[in-house]
Amino acid sequence: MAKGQKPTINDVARISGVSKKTVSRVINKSPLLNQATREKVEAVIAELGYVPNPQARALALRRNFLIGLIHDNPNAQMVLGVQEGILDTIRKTEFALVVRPVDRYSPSLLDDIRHFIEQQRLYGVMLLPPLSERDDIADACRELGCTVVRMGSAKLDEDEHLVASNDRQAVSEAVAWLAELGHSRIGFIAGPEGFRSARERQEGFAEGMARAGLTPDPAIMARGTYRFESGRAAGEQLLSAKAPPTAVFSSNDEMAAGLLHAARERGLDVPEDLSIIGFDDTATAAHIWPPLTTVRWPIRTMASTAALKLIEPTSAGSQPSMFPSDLIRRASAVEYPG
Amino acid sequence: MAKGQKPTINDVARISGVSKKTVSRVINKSPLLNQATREKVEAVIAELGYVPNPQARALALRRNFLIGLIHDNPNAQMVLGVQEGILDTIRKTEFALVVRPVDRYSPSLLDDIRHFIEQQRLYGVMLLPPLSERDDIADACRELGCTVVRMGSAKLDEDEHLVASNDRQAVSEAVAWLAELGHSRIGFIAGPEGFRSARERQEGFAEGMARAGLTPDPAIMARGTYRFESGRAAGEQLLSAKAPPTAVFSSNDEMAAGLLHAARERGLDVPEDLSIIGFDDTATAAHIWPPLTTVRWPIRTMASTAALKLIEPTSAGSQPSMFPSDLIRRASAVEYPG
DNA sequence: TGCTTGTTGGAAACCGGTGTCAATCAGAGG
DNA sequence: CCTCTGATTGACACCGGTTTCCAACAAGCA
Repeated sequence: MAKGQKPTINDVARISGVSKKTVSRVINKSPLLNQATREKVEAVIAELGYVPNPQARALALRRNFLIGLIHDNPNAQMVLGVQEGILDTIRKTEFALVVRPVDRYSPSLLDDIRHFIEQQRLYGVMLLPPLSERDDIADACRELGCTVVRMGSAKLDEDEHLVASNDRQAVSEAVAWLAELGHSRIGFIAGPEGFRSARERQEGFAEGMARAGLTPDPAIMARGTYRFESGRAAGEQLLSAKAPPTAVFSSNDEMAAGLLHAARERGLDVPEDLSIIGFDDTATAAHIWPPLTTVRWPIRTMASTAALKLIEPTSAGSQPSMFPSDLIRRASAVEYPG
Repeated sequence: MAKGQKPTINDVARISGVSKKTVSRVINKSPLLNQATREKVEAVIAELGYVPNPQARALALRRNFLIGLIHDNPNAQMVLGVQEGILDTIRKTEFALVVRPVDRYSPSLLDDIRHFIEQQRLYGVMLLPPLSERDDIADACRELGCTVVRMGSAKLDEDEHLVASNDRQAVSEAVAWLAELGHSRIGFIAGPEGFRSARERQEGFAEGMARAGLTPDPAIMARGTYRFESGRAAGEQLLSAKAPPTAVFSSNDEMAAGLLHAARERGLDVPEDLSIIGFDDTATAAHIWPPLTTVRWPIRTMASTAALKLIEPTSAGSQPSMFPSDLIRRASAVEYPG
């Protein structure tokens, strides 16, 4: 091989005195191969520092080893957690992770996604909420020959193509806990309409209230967008009700932080005057004052499992698809003093 | 072409009645091509929905179109901002972004990075702090034939291979502003030793104090790790000094949040009793109470520029390499009442 | 010993593009 | 009408792998 060039399979073959095919067999760990030959070739590979060209491999195999992560930044922590989880699985393999943030409001969203998959000839894609909730997107990916795994908060797809947290149950338990603490006027801030996670959490709230024998009061329930400002606005609405809540469950941490601001602006003390529970356990949750009691779902583990389902479809069935969440008890929710 | 198969350059050539080479010329916008032929071929391409196979292209061209983002999660917001910035630049091109979170404490870090680059045959990589501060990593990437652009907080490399924020100046101005507000006992929480950004911010602090005619007091200066807990610990130290500070500059937001907790735990009111300024303008900064005055640096723009330097080396020289930061004035820093 | 069977290794084609270089063609000039 | 020139276009090898098909060889069996 020429100087400065990377060694190719031909170099390895020539130097070790065997054919390309034999080297290829070594690389692909073909079982029908003389042990001595294998070792000889492996020695040359090590010596040369040979690494198979993935593009050539992809071309010949008519498949490649790129998996795509398509998302519309629901939350930086979550996206990064997902990336780390995927890497946990693919780090030692030949797969690589290609990311593609998109804009879910773009009119060309579907075409953008199609173009991305076709252009890179992706092997598989992982969809994050809220994109993962759209069947049209998943279908478009599949039509292009892509394996799809969706991450969500409910059973959106077959188990082989899904990892989901059980939001409904988690919220239900969180609300039940508030009831145990003695709260009976429990408010709720819902997520945006059209989000599956928002619906699940809302149903979980209803379930938890029912379980505790409480009746939800529409006057202390509001809907937000999952953003900080909407949480603050919802908070103002709830706290100005005739009979304001003594505890509020917010459908995510960011809105919970907004609610906290609204409470502060009214001179309320949290948790003394108002208990708050959030959802997601973002970094913010632990860093605001008081530290936020919140629901944590196992992002990284879920993403890691999702990646496994993508690259090893055979074992996909035996992997879990529903994951439990934990209530992280911090200082923002306390016993009702009244 | 067979059913269910993606059309190839051969299909396009056959159907439009020209040679592969001509189709290739159309794809590559070769100028020496008859207009009529071009249009004819383009029509067939559109009709077939033909998309060139990037792996085949990469093989033939002996270069590919993958750029790698190597980082050790300094902060989720920042990493995601960088990803979005890079995509701003490459979205309409044939480049793709491959991410690789790594562990900077791993003894095999350098080999892991080398292996990643070789295995994927990356065209270029972008390094994020604190990894970007290590020359050995940048050198290793370059030895592998990779273009490198580093993101940092000081001039770490040639302009063509660098995007940096001017942390020193930004901190200096923030401190000067605290002085203008009437503070004279200004504390400082430094970042971890060995981080270039930590050093720059520390020097900026010294510079700002000097500019305001103030003398830094070692009793109200501490070092943290950029993590929340370390900020809290540093805060406890500073606030228990004989003559505690009336204002503190924290080298990042996360530590500023920790400091805020420490102040709260001592019954201090922020900003009434203690003004705080942070650095980074993470989401947390705006969501804690009181909203944090902080330094914002243009992550996304910088990342977008960095990507441009990677994919268009010719224009790299004419792109800026130093970027100014802004002081975002929120409620956590107020006039000294004394 | 001769024949069958199973391993192992090689030649050549192929995956889907691009580069080189020569062939072709139209219009200009003589 | 013929040659020359520049603009187009195509034939063919090649990028670095994998696969197909087949030959060579060793072991197992009668």
